[in-house]
Amino acid sequence: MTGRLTSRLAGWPIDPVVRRLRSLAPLSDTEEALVRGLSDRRERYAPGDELIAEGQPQRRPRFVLAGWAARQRVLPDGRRQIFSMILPGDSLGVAARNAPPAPWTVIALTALETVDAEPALEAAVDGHAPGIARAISAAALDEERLLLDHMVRLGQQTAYERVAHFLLELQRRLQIAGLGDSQRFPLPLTQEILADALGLSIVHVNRTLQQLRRERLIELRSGVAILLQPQALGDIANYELDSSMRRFPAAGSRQLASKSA
Amino acid sequence: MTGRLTSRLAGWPIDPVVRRLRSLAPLSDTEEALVRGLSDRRERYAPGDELIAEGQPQRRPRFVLAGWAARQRVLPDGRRQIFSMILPGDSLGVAARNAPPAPWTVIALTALETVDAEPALEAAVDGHAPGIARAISAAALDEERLLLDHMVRLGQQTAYERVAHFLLELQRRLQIAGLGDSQRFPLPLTQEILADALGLSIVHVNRTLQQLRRERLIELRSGVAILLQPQALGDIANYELDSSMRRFPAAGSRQLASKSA
DNA sequence: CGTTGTGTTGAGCCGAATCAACCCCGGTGG
DNA sequence: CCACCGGGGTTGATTCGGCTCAACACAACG
Repeated sequence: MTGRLTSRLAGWPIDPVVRRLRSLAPLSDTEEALVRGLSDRRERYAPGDELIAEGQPQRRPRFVLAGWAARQRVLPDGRRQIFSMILPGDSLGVAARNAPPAPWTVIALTALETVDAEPALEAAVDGHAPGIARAISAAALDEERLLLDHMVRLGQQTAYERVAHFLLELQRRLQIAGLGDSQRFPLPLTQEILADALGLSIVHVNRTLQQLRRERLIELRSGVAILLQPQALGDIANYELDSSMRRFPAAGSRQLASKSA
Repeated sequence: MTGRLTSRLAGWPIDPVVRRLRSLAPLSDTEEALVRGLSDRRERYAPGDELIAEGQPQRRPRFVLAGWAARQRVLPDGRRQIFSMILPGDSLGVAARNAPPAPWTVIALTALETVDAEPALEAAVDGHAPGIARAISAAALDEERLLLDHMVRLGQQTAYERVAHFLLELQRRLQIAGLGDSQRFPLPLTQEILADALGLSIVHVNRTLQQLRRERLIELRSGVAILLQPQALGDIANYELDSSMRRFPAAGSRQLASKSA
């Protein structure tokens, strides 16, 4: 129901960015046009490429148009912790205005495409685009909230809870970006990536996913995840579902359990 | 060697704040005087008091003069994760300028005293106090770094590593604030608090501390912690020691092992 | 058609949680 | 003065969630 006219040709690749910003703060038409007009310094990365290297000075701010990345740190002995997933629509290095070298690395998990965000940021700080300014600062708060959520997962939750919680978070974020719906979304992650994000071993991630599948809570096939019972997953993981999701899937959760799509 | 004249009567209680800010960015004399002049809206809290309640709108920014607090979240079933320790010299609710309700709680761990930081913040945003502005923004980055460090502890490190790493972090932060030296610092935390911060059970925290004591790496007595071998702890925990600490304690680490103070 | 990366499965082990006492100490009130 | 109490710390016994090691299946790819 939002952005009906702008959806087709206007600028498909930028769409996740617009959707994300609009979920954080209302944008005026000119602000939206400004964002849609971004196309400078487009960059492509392959899986494994480093977008921001630990200890390196930051580069200019960018928006992710497509593909997934991860913010992470690797210990001397090879262990790594993934701090957060960076999805289409997310910004990168926006706080970089001051920016000493970052104590973390950003690495592309899939093929990835970004665009320079500088023009939009500039308009925001100049006061020409207050909506964008509000969205950017809301994005920073949102990012911190996600970080704290992740910390709760790592510190307090069981493997079963962690995986459920993480999948619910990805579903919500991707739906906002316009990828996937209230149940289905792309999940281009290996179990190794999941393991390093969730602080588990690969083997245990595998077994936990299987348990969730056995119990008909999720389905995973070729890079697509389906949350068969979001309500049940939310209960398991203490995840607060959107009001929009609390109604429908909950009512039909019993029937949905068996075969689907 | 810093702030020799100002140390005694000028404003003892504010000293940790000045030291912290100066560790983040140089302050001019007038800026330092501005901070030292803060004394409005002093507030006192008892252990267990909530300074910021989850879901509540933020209050005005403050500096912690004395005492410890923790940023945390509590799950419906009672599990809690402590995200970070808030020490003398730290600021509270500075990002609150925008501020939707916080997705976390700040709770006093000890008797605590704070002061209104608004006058300093105001001067910073007005451009009258660029040093303070730099320090505040550096503080935000520092806070994020600590958060990520904590996430690595929770996701990747063993109990033994976690405790060692955490103690080293506290030592460094407290030394900056002017509390404690390169080995000794106040540690007014129960093992339950440590457990909730480190994602461990109370019993296991107890056993891990005992192991560190048995191995003559630390001493704990009546609220005071002593790092007998910072270098060895740093090696255990992959903690990057200050250059200042890498020399002395390392050279004498063998002798220091036995009796001390 | 081997090779490599990813997923799957079983066996066994281990780090950390749980359960349950018990100690010590500083109140506190009879 | 002492009995009582509660919070924090300590210890042992036991359980269990998750890890390690190892093998194998499968698909994509050069």
